[in-house]
Amino acid sequence: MKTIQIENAWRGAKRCKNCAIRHLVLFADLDQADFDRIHHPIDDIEFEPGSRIYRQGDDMPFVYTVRSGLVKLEQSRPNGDKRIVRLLSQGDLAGLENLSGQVAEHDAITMDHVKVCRIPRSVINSLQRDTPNLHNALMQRWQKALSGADNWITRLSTGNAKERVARLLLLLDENSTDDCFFLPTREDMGAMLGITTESASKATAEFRRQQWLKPLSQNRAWIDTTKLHRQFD
Amino acid sequence: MKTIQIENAWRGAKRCKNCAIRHLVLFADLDQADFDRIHHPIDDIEFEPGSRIYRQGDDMPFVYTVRSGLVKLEQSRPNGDKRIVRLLSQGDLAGLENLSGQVAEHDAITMDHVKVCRIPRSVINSLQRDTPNLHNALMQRWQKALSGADNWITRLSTGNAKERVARLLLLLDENSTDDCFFLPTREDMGAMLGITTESASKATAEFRRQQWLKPLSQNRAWIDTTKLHRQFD
DNA sequence: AACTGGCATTGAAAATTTTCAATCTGAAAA
DNA sequence: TTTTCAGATTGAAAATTTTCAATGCCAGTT
Repeated sequence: MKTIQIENAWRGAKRCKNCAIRHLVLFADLDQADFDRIHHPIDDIEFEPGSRIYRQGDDMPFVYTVRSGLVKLEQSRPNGDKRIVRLLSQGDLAGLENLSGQVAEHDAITMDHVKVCRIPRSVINSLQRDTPNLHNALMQRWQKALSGADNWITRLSTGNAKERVARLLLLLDENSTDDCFFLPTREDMGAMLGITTESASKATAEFRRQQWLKPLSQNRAWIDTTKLHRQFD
Repeated sequence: MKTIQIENAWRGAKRCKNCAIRHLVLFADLDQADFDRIHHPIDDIEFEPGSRIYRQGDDMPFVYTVRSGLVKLEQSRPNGDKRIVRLLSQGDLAGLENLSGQVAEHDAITMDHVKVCRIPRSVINSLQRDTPNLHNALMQRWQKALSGADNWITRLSTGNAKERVARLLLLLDENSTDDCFFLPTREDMGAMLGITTESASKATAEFRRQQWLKPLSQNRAWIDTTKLHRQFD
């Protein structure tokens, strides 16, 4: 895990104003005066694939904005196996529950190379008092997280294995800015869809044989959205 | 559908202060001055079982506090079948998405006799400016909804049919104040668990034969939580 | 170039779930 | 009380999924 923290440069969040994805992040609507109120460091952190950003049960005084890459939120069942309940990508907020004082409800684990901004809870809380825009932004995030969760249930946990895999691929494709997208391991697919690794593999292999899915280099892939849609949605 | 709206009596939300479940609802921490700021009617509405409170796609300027009864939130798939993504009970807020200006993402349908308070969005918005406590209350609701959704995925959409039914019964039991709880139709169980009506029925019948589940009068039932837990959790 | 380790894929049998058609049951209506 | 009917249950065959064991396939090292 690489941690890039140049505290002086960041003190007061001076560079948030120039953030390349500012329009996507929580602080999109803050003005100069708001930024001047930030007196705690906002760290820019990079993670390698498979790193854990935080752990279920942790009491973390931070939320994280995903700047790039894919993050999975997974919960462990008492019997030990894991279910992935959501994926976060650019602009999403991880650790929302920390804002209302709860401990983390998931393990947050990076799927590929990930950059995040780590924002202290105190920054949010103090800004909250004075900037109504932040409230709206936060509400949007909650709302987005919630509708993501509902979607997960209706689209990814419903129907037979092939349908689920197809909808997952379509979802990954939609959320990609690129024309290709990150293809998870079969194990992760299974954990997202509530099916076994092998079932995920069988469906994936079948799609590849049908030429509806073309794996490219390095965990990336392309799909024929029209054909997949026609078959499974 | 019965609508009880005595607008004079309610104008200004005078009675919210004396609400029997005030400690559970959004307005728990408001003070006299806050209540005086409410200038739109908050209606008290009762629904019979199977009523639709609002419909997916509706643009509703309201949120609803559930005062009693059970409400299901369901989403339709393009192919027409429905998946229940969440249950709401006493103290929960329905239609949260309306607050951030989205149209309703679900059908909200009552499962038994339900009482709700219908709160205009404008009330929330205007209070929001002046009462930080409302913010916290709202954040708690978002958080609760979200963790409910995650739970739904890990507990109710994972494992085989019997496990899922068992966990649903345990969940219904936990959320009941009573020592018995509302037992949904097998069709609704199926829609919650992502299994067929018949599979839900087979599991339910099996549990009854094992004496782990005892249906009482009128859609209500009792379970042996210890035994169900031991078998399935 | 050969080796290695981690995934992915495949196949076949076992287990589970769905499908579909028949009953069964209990509560409300006549 | 009898009728009626929607929902619940059941059974058996078909379909799907899991399980488990065996290869296959790279990408990165020796």
